[in-house]
Amino acid sequence: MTSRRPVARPEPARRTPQRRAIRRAFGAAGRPLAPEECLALARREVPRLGLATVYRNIRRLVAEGRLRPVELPGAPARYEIPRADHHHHFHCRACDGVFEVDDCPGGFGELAPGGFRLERHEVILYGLCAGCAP
Amino acid sequence: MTSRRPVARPEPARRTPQRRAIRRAFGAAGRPLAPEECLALARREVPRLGLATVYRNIRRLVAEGRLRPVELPGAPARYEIPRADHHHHFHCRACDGVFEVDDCPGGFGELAPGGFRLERHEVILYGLCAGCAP
DNA sequence: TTGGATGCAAACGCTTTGCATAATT
DNA sequence: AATTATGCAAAGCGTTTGCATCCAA
Repeated sequence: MTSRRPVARPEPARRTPQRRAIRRAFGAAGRPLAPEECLALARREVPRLGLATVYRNIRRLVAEGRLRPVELPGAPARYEIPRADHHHHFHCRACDGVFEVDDCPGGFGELAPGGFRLERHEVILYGLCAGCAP
Repeated sequence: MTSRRPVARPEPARRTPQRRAIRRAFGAAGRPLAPEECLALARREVPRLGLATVYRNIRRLVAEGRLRPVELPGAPARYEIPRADHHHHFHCRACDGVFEVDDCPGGFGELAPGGFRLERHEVILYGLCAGCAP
């Protein structure tokens, strides 16, 4: 049996200008955004927007499945609009930007030690993005 | 030309009981430790040990190449004694423990988008460790 | 003796929370 | 009108730093 969407739908969210601006920011960026980045973008629509509101809305959007956390080792989490396909990320050490990487080498199943139950994996590539590479 | 060790050797470190206890903690654990975990272990030898001292020594040990940071997405960094071989980590979502994974699937070279310079990669497996799996 | 190392507490950056006010339904 | 959402400020958490004291060399 295939359930439609395993996504939790907490409660009908109210429609506020700040929520709209926050969602738009992620849509317009087209790449994972840190909360502060989102705040800067969304403030172009709602100048009085507060950081706490951004965090609250991000949390809710994640719970609703409308946003996905991109957690990076040693760096604050970013968030992106979920894509259908399985993919990973590239973290540029120069500009600190995060970019999507389309493929996945796979073959993680045999890596986990015996008795371990592997549920998911994360791959992060590091180096210089096209804009920062010499 | 193969340099002996690209590891920076800042300055000769003083020999203090706290430094000794901290290093011993990592040696005894045999797995990546969070600073707080290290503090708890090392306090068995040096009860008055302070957390700031643990952080300072970890930083120095990392700079000396005697300790390696294991940075995990969304979780505070752990530290481990460096191993010769390339390996990755498994993060148990139940006990929050971090375990070493011997192999690496490789094949990350072709993943990076065109123009990107790939320097290194990180793989983190998630699930349940042998002790927590049912 | 003396400069580096320690312990404590205060400061910091990122995230969450408390609370009075504002806005949506 | 009833609540939920917001903004601001304060609190939390992990980490770093300032500073007086202590200790290894």
